Amino acid sequence: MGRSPCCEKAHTNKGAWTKEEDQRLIAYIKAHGEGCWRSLPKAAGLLRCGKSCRLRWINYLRPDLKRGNFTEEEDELIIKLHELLGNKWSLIAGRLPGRTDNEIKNYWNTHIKRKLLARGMDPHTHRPLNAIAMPGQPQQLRAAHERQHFAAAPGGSHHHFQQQPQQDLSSSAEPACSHSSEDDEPSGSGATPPPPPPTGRHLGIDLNLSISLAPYQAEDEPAVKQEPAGHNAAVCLCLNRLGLQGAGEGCSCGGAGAASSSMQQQQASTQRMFRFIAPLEGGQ
DNA sequence: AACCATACCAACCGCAAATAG
DNA sequence: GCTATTTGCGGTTGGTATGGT
Repeated sequence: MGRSPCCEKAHTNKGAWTKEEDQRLIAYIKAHGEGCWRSLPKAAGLLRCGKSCRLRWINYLRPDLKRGNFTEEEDELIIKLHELLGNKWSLIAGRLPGRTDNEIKNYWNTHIKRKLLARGMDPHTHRPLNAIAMPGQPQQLRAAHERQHFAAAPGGSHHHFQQQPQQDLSSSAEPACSHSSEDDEPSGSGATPPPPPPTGRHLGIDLNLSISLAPYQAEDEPAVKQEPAGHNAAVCLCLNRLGLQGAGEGCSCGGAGAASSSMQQQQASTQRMFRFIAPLEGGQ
């Protein structure tokens, strides 16, 4: 299908944004809110294409951006999320409040990749570099273990695993093709086939996975104190149907998904959701 | 001080999904 | 149901900063 260019390239600025442009964009969005990026530049008096404005706002100007160095907890969460989701930067960013997909992507490529390599882990597969397809590796076992939890009927195990009742389990049609993350490995010869992605498709339920730092509280502990992330931090795995990106809806984990769009919230109301909370190993 | 290599990150590009008409 | 348009995402690039020689 033919596509018109996103903007009149001849009449748009490119490259770094000036302070004045930033101010114009901020002022416009403050006054009118986000949306309709296509017409925003003209309305705001900017010689930029809408795409560029959107990117600038999302990645740099948004008031809720955290900026600054990533914490150790964030590092570990990103690694965990990447292991489970692959290069789904927007999904990963959705679980890290104040971080953008672009930021996380850059951080992954510049820091975490190296960090994993230093640990002897393949940053793509999250498997040990020197033991390709060794089925007994702890990391792999752990991942497989987690995936089994997703596949298992809810309610089992020592973890919190809550099932929230809801209607409409049958409406989601299965896409013909599976997702094509570059992390997907062909079932290599001699190697143990990689476990299926944690989408729950084999259950007949099209599941999506989201994950976030959440204050973890053991079942018997009083619900009072919240340790800083890292000690009692837990991973909240909110399994939900594809299309529901922000797991904060319907989940009290308080992750960034709570700030998701109204559309997603609407979806949440009609989608099955499980909660899975498990303490991170080693205090991660 | 000058040069080079590397690291970092903002921004761009192209594609695909979602939405509108 | 089809086509056009808009939005969002992931990969990549290019400019700047920093460190080493």
